[in-house]
Amino acid sequence: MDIHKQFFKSAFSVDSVIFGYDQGDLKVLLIYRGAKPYIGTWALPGDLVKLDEDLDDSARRILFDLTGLSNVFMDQIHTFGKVDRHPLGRVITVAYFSLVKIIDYKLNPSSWAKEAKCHSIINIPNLPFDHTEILNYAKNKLKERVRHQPIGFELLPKEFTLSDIQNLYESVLEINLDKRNFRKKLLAMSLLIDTGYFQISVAHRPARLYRFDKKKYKSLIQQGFSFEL
Amino acid sequence: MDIHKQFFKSAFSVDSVIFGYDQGDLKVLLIYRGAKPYIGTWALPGDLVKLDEDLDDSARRILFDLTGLSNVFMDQIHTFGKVDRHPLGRVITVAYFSLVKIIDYKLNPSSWAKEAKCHSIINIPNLPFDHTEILNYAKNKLKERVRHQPIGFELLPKEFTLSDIQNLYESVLEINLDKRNFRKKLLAMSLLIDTGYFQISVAHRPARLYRFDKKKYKSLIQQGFSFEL
DNA sequence: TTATTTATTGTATTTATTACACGAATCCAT
DNA sequence: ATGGATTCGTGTAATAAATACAATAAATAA
Repeated sequence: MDIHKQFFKSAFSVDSVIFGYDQGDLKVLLIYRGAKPYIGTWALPGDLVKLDEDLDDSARRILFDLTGLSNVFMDQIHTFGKVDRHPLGRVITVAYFSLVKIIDYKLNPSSWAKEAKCHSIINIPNLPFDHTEILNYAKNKLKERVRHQPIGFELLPKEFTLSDIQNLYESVLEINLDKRNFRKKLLAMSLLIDTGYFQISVAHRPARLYRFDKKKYKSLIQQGFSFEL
Repeated sequence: MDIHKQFFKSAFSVDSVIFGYDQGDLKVLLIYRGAKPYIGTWALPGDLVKLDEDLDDSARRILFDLTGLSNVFMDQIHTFGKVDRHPLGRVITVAYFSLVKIIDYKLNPSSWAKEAKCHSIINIPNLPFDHTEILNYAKNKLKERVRHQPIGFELLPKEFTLSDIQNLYESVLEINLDKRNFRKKLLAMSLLIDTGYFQISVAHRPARLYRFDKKKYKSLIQQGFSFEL
């Protein structure tokens, strides 16, 4: 039998779990669906992959259309392929997650997204398709990754305080960390650059501002260093 | 435009990286392709996913057809989706890896696999499609996983010696480990059951045989334990 | 009987993790 | 100007984990 008739009848999509962080809260970007199926519900942003489009490009396109951002941390998480996961036909979806500096972007709804909004991770509505499963998967992946790779910094502005990064870790991991020990361990890696500047206009002693040293991280990695927090 | 005409023209496949371990060597199962394209080359076993078949079921089917094994450790690794990766059309492939006890199976070639054979990981021929990339990805994944999950035991027979498991770790991680420290750490987790038996007919002091305690591992996990070697 | 091979075991040293509290710097309200 | 509220920044002692390291034991082969 012609394999084209037999097999080439399916589609694939990309769904993106776009994490942000603001005011001590981990957030996820959801869109309000303006297209069938599940029109009129909050869902993960995603789209069908075009036939002449690389998978990763598709993920970048979705993020860019929605946020105007490129050059953002993005990684594939998992592929979901139950037969009945999509009502319109056989569609497997490849889930990606992205980490964006929330401060950086203005949301830009598109054809399939009537509205786009950041939702606090602790208060997510019911999601269509298998998006709840995908989101949970992404949350767990984030928890694992954040401990072994310096991706937490992707969620913070370029300059941040030690308390910022600690709070972020506490939100993501859902645990409390000891301030002095956290700082000791983090600073011991020598991956932070002291900018010499401080917070301004805060109603308390202002904190020192740091930057993450990406170059140094890359060079350390090549020497066999492994990030661990 | 009708989305079916526009998008539902692609196929997906599963490719399996089936690892085994024998005589101190990490092995990968390759098949000699009996079907187009790339007929007559060694490749990773894989097949197109049927339209009414869940993705994971497809991976299990491929493994079962080839080895007669089910209930084997298997996990999804990554999805590869470059536009031109398959010469016959748009096919993205979801890569899985499996760990099998090499001693357990008799290979059973099938329609698309004229011949199936274990190849030592250090001596792999050139592979078609993007299979070399997939295999490298799988090797790295295995290295990571083996340190954080007790999956190494899946590659050994039910009863094994401490040297067996140490040699396995050394092969997979491509490093040398200190015998006393490795044992101390491993035994400290209390995840091994001493069978009371010993190797027989070996031309040296026979080693004690152990079994991995799966039940205990599961219960420890629920108490927040995390495996680390 | 001896040679060969691999198994088994412990200790001292170094390194990493944990637990824990108070003075300093800023803004705000009075 | 003073006092209150808030967050920042710091060090040490105790405990736990990782490392480095070598001699004796049990089996077979010659």
